[in-house]
Amino acid sequence: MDLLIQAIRNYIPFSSADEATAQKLFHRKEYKKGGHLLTAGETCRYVVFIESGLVRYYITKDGEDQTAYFNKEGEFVCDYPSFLPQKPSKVSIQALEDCVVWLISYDGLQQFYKEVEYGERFGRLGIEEVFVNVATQVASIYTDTPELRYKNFLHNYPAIVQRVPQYYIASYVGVKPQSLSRIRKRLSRTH
Amino acid sequence: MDLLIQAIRNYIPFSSADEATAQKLFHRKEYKKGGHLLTAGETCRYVVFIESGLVRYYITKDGEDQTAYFNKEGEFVCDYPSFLPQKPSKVSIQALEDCVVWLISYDGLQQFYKEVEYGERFGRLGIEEVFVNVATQVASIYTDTPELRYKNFLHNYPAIVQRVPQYYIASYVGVKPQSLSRIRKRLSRTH
DNA sequence: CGTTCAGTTGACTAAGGTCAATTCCCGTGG
DNA sequence: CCACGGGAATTGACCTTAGTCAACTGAACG
Repeated sequence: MDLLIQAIRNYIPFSSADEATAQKLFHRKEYKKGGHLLTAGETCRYVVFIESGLVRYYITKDGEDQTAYFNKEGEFVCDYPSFLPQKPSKVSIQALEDCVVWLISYDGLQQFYKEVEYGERFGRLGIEEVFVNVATQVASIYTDTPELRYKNFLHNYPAIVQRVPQYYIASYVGVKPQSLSRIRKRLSRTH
Repeated sequence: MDLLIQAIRNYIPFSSADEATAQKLFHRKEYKKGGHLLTAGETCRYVVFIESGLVRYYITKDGEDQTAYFNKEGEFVCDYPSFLPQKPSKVSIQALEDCVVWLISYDGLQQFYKEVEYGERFGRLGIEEVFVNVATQVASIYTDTPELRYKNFLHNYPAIVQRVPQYYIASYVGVKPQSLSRIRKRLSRTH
């Protein structure tokens, strides 16, 4: 739980009374590699803090996966479009490694907002940060070629590159595994 | 200002004292068609509520525009990735029609959060909503073909279709104007 | 009437998708 | 220790679709 408290303290002042509240509202859980934190069709009931491990957040369309994000230890993950209005999710979240996580339920989070002095601010700052990431993502998909997106991925997430199969990276970049393979070939030749 | 107050009341209880606070913190401004609310390179200093008119939010890359969103009367618009951390923006926001807007500055918004009872909640709910839109956008760009994106645009924003030139829609869909023209041709033939 | 600019159309190119075969890697079991 | 099996990654041949360059049409406006 230390890593979680520390993550919260990155955003707001957090007293020991607040810590007790967090102790009460967050629950520890483990997932095996390959297990699902959320399956499309379910309603996303928790915001998840990843203490250790790695997950991917993916959209299924016509029977195929599109991995939209990766999240690793020290980060929060959640399908907000399902969680916030508490309606069924269109996406899935899967553990790519064994994971230890801390869950807070929707109601628990509302309670957190009330009981923790800067709780509302935490909620706002947290979502603001996620938002900026997503907005950056949109800009990148719009304006960058797959090749550039792959190079940026290597540059921005060197830690993750080593930890996930290439076909997940391909879908993150927005191409088929075959095409990513060709892009890699082009890059290795030109440079 | 009525439309603004009404928009806020969609999110939170809003007393007449709060209305006075809003009166103090929001400033009216007008933009001519073609004018810029924000130019790439500037820091986005305001959250803008559109009382009337229509704007586009676009990214410039290699000298070309990519329109990522449209916003119309009754909606808020802002480049959060610039506004929240108060650093230079990579995007521009342009009036596509004459606009009447209400501005609130970064400091003004912090004050709003403090002085308005449910201010923090308003900030959180507001950004949550924008966030869900952007997340939907990401999913769509990842998984939908340009043709489907165009059909969805027609379906989701029938009001806007009539009000903007086709080449802005093309860039929103993610293709060149020539390609959108061909997509339209395909669609008119098949159906 | 001519200028301008959005929109369309044509010919050709480039790049990713598709289908299929092959190679590589790694772990398992004989 | 080696052979095998299975999934990941690569490669090849061909297809589809958007990009590019350029010409042309059409409507708006002075």
